[in-house]
Amino acid sequence: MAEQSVRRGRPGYDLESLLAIAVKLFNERGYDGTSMEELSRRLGITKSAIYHHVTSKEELLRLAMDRALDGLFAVTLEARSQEGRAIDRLEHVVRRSVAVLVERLPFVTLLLRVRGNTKVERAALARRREFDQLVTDLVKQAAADGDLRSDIDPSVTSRLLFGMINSVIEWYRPRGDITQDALADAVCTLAFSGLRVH
Amino acid sequence: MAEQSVRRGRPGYDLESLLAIAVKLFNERGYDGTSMEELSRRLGITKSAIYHHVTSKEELLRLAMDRALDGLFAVTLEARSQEGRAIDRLEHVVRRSVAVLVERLPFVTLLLRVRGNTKVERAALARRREFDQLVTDLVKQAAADGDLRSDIDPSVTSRLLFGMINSVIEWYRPRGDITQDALADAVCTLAFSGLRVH
DNA sequence: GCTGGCTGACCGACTGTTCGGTTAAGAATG
DNA sequence: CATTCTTAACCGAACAGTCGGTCAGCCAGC
Repeated sequence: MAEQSVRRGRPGYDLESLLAIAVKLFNERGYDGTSMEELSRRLGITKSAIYHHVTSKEELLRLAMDRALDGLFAVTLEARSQEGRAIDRLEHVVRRSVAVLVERLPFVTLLLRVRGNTKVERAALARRREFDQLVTDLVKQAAADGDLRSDIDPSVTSRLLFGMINSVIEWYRPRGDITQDALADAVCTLAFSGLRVH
Repeated sequence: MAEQSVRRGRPGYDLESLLAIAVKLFNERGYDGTSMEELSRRLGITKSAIYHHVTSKEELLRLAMDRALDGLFAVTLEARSQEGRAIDRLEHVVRRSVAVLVERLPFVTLLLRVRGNTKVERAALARRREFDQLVTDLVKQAAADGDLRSDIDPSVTSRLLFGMINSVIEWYRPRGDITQDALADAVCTLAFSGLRVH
């Protein structure tokens, strides 16, 4: 596991460590609300030094969102190559999505808040829509199988379902006492069985 | 119901009509991502004309968020003065919250996206937290009554529940074929009974 | 003629970005 | 060992453009 290659050159930030701090700040203040000046202060280096690692502010955003999108797309690839009932595959997608959300929390957070102001943002939104489509298809299939209630429109169901999942970024912090598995269990229980005692 | 007082002076925008367009643009581009110049272009008047109606950009934000918060707080006041089992009062809060979300969609949307960069934003976040607390208390009470499942932490439950509700702002548009009541039904069914067929 | 809405020119501060030069480390050379 | 080379990160000053906001005065309708 020791991928500890010796760092050459002057010590300091590399792209990864810089990106981590940048994304954290973007999530605190919002992407548009964060200036490069402010970021440089947080990093403890000058504004111009940032441009040694990255060609523009927007590239920071792109890099971050790609990390989130790559994780989510790995889930869809998994789901597509899977067998079994749609409802079971749906539950698997939900569990894996929660995992990606938790493991790449800052990146996904940034992704979910993008408004589509620039080309980069619109491209990210387009990839997100692809993901949503897969989930909606699964919900439709499971409803057709008779495993999911058919009294609610599948697209409404999938939107509310992923609304619940995505809301995790607003409050979940890995440091806390809730493990990733416990969170996934809570989400699945609530989503599939509801919160009322029957 | 005719509150149609006669408009005097030169015809044009008043505060309300200006605010409506401003909030719409803020939601499209994000508050920080929208410049007063851009807003003036959308309004069809000059930048300085905006300052005839409002003292600052932030006041637009404050006015909008207050409209959302006032609606949500009316729900909590209702809930506090209500009798009956906690689970029934919780369902009522959920239904009324969906109603407020739909009726004041643009204002609530703006509220839910604020990051806390300024005093105005932090004050709004504080009021939001008060609202969340009421819901969490209701969930706790309902769990203590034995009406709600006790295998999930009440604060997690309430967060996921309102994550689902709040996600409505991301996709629901009143123009569509889903009525407000149908939406509230879908939310309550999904939240309380889950999406699996039993 | 008063009220309410608007214009156009302007300000200082801040924006993201560029550029030429510098500094600190490991690696190669003698 | 000391020297030079290479790599990688950084600084300071400046750029053109945009930001939110101001002010004195103009204009349309009851």
